[in-house]
Amino acid sequence: MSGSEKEPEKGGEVDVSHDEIPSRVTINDIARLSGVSKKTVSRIINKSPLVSEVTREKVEAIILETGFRPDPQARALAFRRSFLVGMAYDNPSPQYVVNMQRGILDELMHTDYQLVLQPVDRTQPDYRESIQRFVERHKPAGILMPPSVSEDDKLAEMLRDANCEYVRIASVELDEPNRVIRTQDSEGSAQAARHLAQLGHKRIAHIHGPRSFRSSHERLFGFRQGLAEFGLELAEGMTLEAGYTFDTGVQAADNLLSKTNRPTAIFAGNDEMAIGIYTSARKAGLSIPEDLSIVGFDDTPMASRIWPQLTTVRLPIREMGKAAAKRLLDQLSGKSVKRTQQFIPEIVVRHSTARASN
Amino acid sequence: MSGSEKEPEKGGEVDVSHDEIPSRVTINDIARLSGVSKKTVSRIINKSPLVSEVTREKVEAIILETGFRPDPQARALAFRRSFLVGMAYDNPSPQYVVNMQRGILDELMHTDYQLVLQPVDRTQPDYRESIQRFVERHKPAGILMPPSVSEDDKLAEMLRDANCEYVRIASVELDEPNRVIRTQDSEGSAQAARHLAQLGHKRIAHIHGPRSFRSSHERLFGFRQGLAEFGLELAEGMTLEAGYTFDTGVQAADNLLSKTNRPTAIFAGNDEMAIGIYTSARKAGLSIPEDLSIVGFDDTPMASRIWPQLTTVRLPIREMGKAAAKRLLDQLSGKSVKRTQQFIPEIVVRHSTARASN
DNA sequence: AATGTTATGACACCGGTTACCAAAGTATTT
DNA sequence: AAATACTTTGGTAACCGGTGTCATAACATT
Repeated sequence: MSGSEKEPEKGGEVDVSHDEIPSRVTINDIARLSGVSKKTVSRIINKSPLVSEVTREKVEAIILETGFRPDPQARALAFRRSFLVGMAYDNPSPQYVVNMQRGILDELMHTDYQLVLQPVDRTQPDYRESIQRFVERHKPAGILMPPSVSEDDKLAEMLRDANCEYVRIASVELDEPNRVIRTQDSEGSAQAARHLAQLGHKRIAHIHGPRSFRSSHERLFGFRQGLAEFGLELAEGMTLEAGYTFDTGVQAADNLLSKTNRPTAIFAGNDEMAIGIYTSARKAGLSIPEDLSIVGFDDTPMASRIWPQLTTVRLPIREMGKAAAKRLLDQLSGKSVKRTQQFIPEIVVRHSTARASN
Repeated sequence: MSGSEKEPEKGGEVDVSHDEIPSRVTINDIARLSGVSKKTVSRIINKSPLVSEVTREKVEAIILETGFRPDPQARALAFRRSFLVGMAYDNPSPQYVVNMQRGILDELMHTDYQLVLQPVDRTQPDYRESIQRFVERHKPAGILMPPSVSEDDKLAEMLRDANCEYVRIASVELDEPNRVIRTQDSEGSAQAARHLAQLGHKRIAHIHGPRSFRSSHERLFGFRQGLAEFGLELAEGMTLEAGYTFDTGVQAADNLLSKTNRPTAIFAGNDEMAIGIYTSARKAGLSIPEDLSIVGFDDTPMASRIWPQLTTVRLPIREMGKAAAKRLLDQLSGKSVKRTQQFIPEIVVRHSTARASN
């Protein structure tokens, strides 16, 4: 098959070398073995249409045979863009972080991209610089940002300026819908509200996260809306801010439960704080769910391990990570998707909620 | 200050170009600006001793001034070795994974190395291939392996063959002490045993992890040793295997607690299973710690959030991650450390253990 | 003067890509 | 039919930003 194409001197070389597949195959080997220039091989690797069908098939056969895979480092150098995907995160929940990583890796697994971790500390004023350095030095293919990093518009702007692709995973509306994967946290919170309302609760409280997290507002907003559907509202003093942590959850609950007209149900902005309410209730001698109903948000593993099992709102974190990575890959390959992809949370009813006793 | 060093023709160039620092500085710019060859700059970057003091200082000043940082991709290509550090893991605990990542990043943060994630599934027979592919294609500077991946001797051998540096984090003894960061799980378990013995418990049980995990044996062994110091032992039927998970922990505990001569204290091989015992005890109407003392292993966040707070054995996971990364960096820079670095776990006494009632 | 040691540079190379050009095939014009 | 223009295909050289090898210059030592 290749005999007819041989040239006087080159032909000999091709034949001789056909059997010697080097241990580490390079584009030059492929070019030599298939009798074309490395540029042509390059075109085939990059799916350029400027190659004839015949040539393509011949070369692809040899690539398959030798198991050739282009060197990512060399491509990165020539492309001025690496095959790294950065994940910039500051979420303190290991559960969230790991699931997000898993989702992203589900998608990246069978590509040439590698996931590299870029944890940041948003409390530090110059935290964006660490990401900027990473972008400048490593020229990643893109950056994935879960909350609350995703809520930083300035960071997004910086990445745009640096000409770096990115996808934001957020629970709030952001501009650039094409670069956003979103959860409808307000809808999840509304479900929590409806659940409690249907159980007959009237004195309902909410412990939300820090005001600096936009998700805090979103969840509060949705909860209020859900209550409103039943003609209920959060009374004066029934809305407290805490820090999305166990300890601050305990404190806030202590506060609520010591009131003369204490709530019969509390919705916490996340599971960590909800678990904190358990501890506070125990101290106050209240039993769950008889005296106090509790609803969390996140559905962490702890929710189903604690007793009584926590009613909470589940976020499909892993799926979101996968979707975000997919979106990034689509953007990189030019497929532009216009709309924000939405994920709807769902309430998981367990045993921390019951009919209001009074 | 640089005027005296100018050369007839070159001087002009140097001066003209001294003010125009390109946005992206390369080794060529540094060479041009400082009037030496790029090779000399390269020597300085790589801390070669073959450079005169004068030249070094002159060039280093310019590097500082321009903020030059060599391109990792280009170096990787020339070195035939990238600046990626892989973490190959299969540990199901998010807590463990995230803390290990944090520790590793603590050390890597201020270097040029990036952490890339390589989750594997050890239940798949060809799981080593995914790591092999990664090593072949990306030529990482090294691989970090927490348990249980670290316990795979064949994988270590494969990496040695591939000439890839690595560090194993393990709870058991391994050959190649210089490539191992170790925890003395047996000592932690012994502490758990002593604690229970000192509280007067006699009928003590142990739920250990899967036999395929070497840590399971190590913890069982240490626990037995600790008991032996007090003339105690694990009676027939008081040692059960479970899967290191919550559900299997519940099952094993159900089994133990339904015995006519049920134990008054149980030591679980990890916190997950220990929390499972809580659920089982609740079902059996036993209160903790009055009727049943429980000790866990790992000190996950859940341990201090559950009620009553779990007495458990703490592993300095983050520190170990940091130490492992440091060890890897040392190896890469030729500093060879001979001995295995040991971390001693420590019991954290909380409220799930009390004096034996009978 | 011969020799050894230290400092430096020239040049090829790592494994790909882009820019540019050449040749061949095909269509269109004169 | 010849000339011109355009499209398809493939090659060459330069380049991405560093490193290795080897030669050579400068200096110190015998």
